[in-house]
Amino acid sequence: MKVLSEDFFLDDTIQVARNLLGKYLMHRLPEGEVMGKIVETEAYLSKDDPACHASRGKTRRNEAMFGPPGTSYVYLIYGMYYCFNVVTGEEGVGEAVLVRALEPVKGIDQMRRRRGTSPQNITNGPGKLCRAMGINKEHNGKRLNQGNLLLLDAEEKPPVEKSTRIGIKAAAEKMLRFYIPGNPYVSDFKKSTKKREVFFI
DNA sequence: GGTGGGATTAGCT
DNA sequence: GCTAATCCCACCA
Repeated sequence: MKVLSEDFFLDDTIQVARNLLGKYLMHRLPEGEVMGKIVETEAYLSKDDPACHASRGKTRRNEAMFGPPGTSYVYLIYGMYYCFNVVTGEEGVGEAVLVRALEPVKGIDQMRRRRGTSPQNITNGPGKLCRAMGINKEHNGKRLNQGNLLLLDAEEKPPVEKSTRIGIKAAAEKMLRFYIPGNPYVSDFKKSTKKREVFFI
């Protein structure tokens, strides 16, 4: 499998959020490779998006968001979970895509050991997938086309639905969440989400 | 089936 | 001091 190039991430952030669905995230660990298919993402934009961490300028925490496209942005949330993002668009603009859910593909036993829960619940949320994949603050600011943590291309062009983003108060009405409909690893698969609209890539 | 609270840390006001 | 792009468990129906 081929790694996704910088050009893939240089595109419009909403397009990248859609295009990442069906692609693969892989981590090479001493215990072996872990890999998952991306089934849910959210876009965070530089304009009119107060929910975006970059919206109030560059700080030590968010400076990775202002790096070149294809850089990872990993941060700690609620004091105990990490969230994994990919920087998108032109360097210095401060946009990114949050990866919210994966379908486990490889190293499932290892992921289950790290999460200690049922197979269905090991990677179906942004904090969960970081725990399962062994992603932490050491990965913040690293390029995702080289090193141990990689984003890999895939032929698949899955159907896509969009909805409002999850867990935010600011700009809560924006339709910037994208997911593969019917995939059981989507984070709110069992719940209902308002304002759904179906479209296909 | 659904809801409410606690865990735990860094960054902001 | 308060809040956050979260998760899990206890409890109720």
